[in-house]
Amino acid sequence: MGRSPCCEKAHTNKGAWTKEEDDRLISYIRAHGEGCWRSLPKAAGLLRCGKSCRLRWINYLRPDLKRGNFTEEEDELIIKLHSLLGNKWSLIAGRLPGRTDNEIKNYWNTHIRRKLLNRGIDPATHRPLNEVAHASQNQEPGSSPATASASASAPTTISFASSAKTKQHQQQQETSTGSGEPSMVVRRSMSMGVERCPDLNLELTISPPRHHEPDETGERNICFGCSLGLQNSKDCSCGIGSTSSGDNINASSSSAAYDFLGLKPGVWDYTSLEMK
DNA sequence: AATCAACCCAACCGCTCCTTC
DNA sequence: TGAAGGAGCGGTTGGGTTGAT
Repeated sequence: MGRSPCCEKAHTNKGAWTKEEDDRLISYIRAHGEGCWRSLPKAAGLLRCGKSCRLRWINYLRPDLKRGNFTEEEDELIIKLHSLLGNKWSLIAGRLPGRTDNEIKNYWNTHIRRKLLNRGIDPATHRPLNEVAHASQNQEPGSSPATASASASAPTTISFASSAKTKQHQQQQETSTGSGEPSMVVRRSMSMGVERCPDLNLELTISPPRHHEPDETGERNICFGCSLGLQNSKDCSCGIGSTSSGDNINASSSSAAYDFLGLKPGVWDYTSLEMK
């Protein structure tokens, strides 16, 4: 089909931004807000692509950006979030105030990857390197290592839980409906996740720990799918929404997944991963 | 002092997703 | 319902900086 370019490349500057360009962009956004990035450059008197302006603002000029080195706490948080979210840098950035997705992505590639490798952990799967090597040896012919590791790791599975760009739409949906129903976006994302990787057991790594043990009141806890209102989902593991729960991962294996991630049951509630 | 390699990070590119018409 | 446009995301690149030889 092809698309028209986002800007007229012949008349746009590229490369490093000058102080003057920065000042123009800052003063324009202060006066008018972010608005439409496509029309912003012209309105602001900048010979830049709208995308370039957006990136410059988001990654460098925004006043709420935190400057300086990452702290040890931020390091660990990034590692844990990456183990849950994969390369969803914008989602990870959403949990680190003042940090941008680009910044975190760069930091991951230059520091944390090495740090994990030094610890003997595969940065892609967050599993011990020797275990990853072993798994790739045992994989079925025809399946790629990436597929093999993805089937046991969260990065692929979590993608259905909240897509980066669904944040605002999700909020819009929820505020507009005002009901406890999951947003269309969430439902769509979930179904996509299942369709893309039908062999994935999505229950393995993303279910809140409290799902598996009945509480003292005898009240049944519900699975992640049901908590999202997907009572009839085939991924239901609590038995409320589906008739068969025996095929799903049991509590011990699920808690093992948490142990592997270094997450103490109850400490991490995935509902808290909702974007701010 | 010069050269080279490694590292860092801002910016670009191509793509997907969502909204609008 | 589908095409077009806009926004945003993730991967990659290229130039500047730093450290080693």
